[in-house]
Amino acid sequence: MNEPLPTLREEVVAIVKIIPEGRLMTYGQIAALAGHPRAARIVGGIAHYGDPKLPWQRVVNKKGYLANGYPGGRVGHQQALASEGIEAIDFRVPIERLIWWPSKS
DNA sequence: CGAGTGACCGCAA
DNA sequence: ATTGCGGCCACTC
Repeated sequence: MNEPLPTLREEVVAIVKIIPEGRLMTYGQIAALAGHPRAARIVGGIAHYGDPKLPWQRVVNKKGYLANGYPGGRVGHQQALASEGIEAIDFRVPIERLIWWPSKS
């Protein structure tokens, strides 16, 4: 069996799955960890077409603003974050202190 | 099968 | 400081 090449989708999905609760990551960051620093767009595409069971709610853009394409809109996203203890102010979260780096634990 | 879209990011002028 | 554009891969129709 040949080893399944770790595609961006597989890597992104794996990273999103390991994001601890109460922590946030940016699309560009996940894309960079997957080996494609300029493929932030693809992460968004995967989020839309990928597994809805993944904690995409912990994934936001680098500005800290919530995703407009999230099921339910930014409101649904904000409530999902609030459910994990993350306070979203005006559809924006203090990403600067909630950002999480897998290599830094 | 071909083409377009997608929840983004960074840089240039 | 702001605005506009390109770039990347995967998925769906």
